[in-house]
Amino acid sequence: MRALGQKLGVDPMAVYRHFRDKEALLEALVEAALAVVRLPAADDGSAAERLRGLLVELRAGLAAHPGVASRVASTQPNLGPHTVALTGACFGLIRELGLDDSEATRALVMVIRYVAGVVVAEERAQAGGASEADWREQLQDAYASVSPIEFPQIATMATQLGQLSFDADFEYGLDLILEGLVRRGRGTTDTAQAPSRTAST
Amino acid sequence: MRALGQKLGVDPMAVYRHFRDKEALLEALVEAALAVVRLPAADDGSAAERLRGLLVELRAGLAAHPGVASRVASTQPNLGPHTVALTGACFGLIRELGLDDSEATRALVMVIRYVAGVVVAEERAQAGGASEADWREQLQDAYASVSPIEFPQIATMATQLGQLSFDADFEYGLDLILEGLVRRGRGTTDTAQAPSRTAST
DNA sequence: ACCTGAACACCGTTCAAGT
DNA sequence: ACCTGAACACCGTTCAAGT
Repeated sequence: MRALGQKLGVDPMAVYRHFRDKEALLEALVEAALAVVRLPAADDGSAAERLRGLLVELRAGLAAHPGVASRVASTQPNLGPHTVALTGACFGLIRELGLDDSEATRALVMVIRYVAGVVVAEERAQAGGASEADWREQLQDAYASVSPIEFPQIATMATQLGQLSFDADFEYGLDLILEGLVRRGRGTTDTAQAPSRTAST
Repeated sequence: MRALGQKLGVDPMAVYRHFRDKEALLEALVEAALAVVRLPAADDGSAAERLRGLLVELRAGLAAHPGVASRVASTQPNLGPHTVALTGACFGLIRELGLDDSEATRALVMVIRYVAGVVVAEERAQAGGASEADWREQLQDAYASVSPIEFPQIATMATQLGQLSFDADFEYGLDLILEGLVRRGRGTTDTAQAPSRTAST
């Protein structure tokens, strides 16, 4: 608040004339972050490709505004116009994959949580002004110093951590999830699913 | 700190005799959270089943200690014994699915981020002492009040939000991811993959 | 040498005093 | 009526003063 006031060159209390709370301010920031996400046009490829593009942009938008990602992850009940437009578009694309209303809703929540969760993790890794390279180096050193006799898996991982990158890691998981959604959508296109009641042990 | 001191009935500053920082204290809390996660025995079913059980327990452990999840999500370079044991076991199980060292490392990061990210989202949804039911009700009201003519997808979702639950949502995503990992593991068992160099547009 | 608690530098927010 | 800034209740942390 004080920092924001100084940055704007105004009295810190002037902020309270526009926002009731710090909470209200951050809710508005969510809208600002989502505003930059470009919704895909109908001719941007298959539904899966359009969904992928949307989520890649969502991650970039969230990363640009620290603190916003965790709010989006919990699907806060503050539905500004951009939130509504993005959520609707995302749901529509998942429906296009062939999932019914019920599963598409669950899939949407999952996908948003994954994207936002990754951004939260990336932000935490860079806490205190550390760069992505700093974080990876620290992690690699820590893994390399674990006893390879006691924990051979850790030693193996230490040799592989160099390949990690925020971008590649995110896209690996994103593609895994999208493949799963596509596969689930295929069999069930306009077919009413009988509720399979599996006995829980 | 002050609250912790009062809870323990000691001077708040006494904490600094055991931990250098609040940061150091929370790092120790990570270990405490992971300590309760039971590592699966070899006869607990298939590798996929054991991995699933481990991750279900991981979520429960993280949820029991608010604030710990985001640290685990970013795979902090503070490798206490429980962190090492759990990471090693998890990596071993993913390797058992048939993924090579390189992909298993990426898959491990992804899976941890998903589980921890979900917990972060759940914590945020319950911010300010709200229950899961409170959060869902708020969300449902917000969705139901959006114009169904302008945004039909939102209206459809509003009718489906009642089925959401932290547990079911988590397990839906978890199973989707595990299925993807199993499928990727099958084809590549002890087969060296040629690096497919796809031209980026 | 060890422990205590006053004190410091922050933070979000309130509210009375200025114009 | 509007805006300013002093003041309040917090927070993590330091550090000098006690034993």
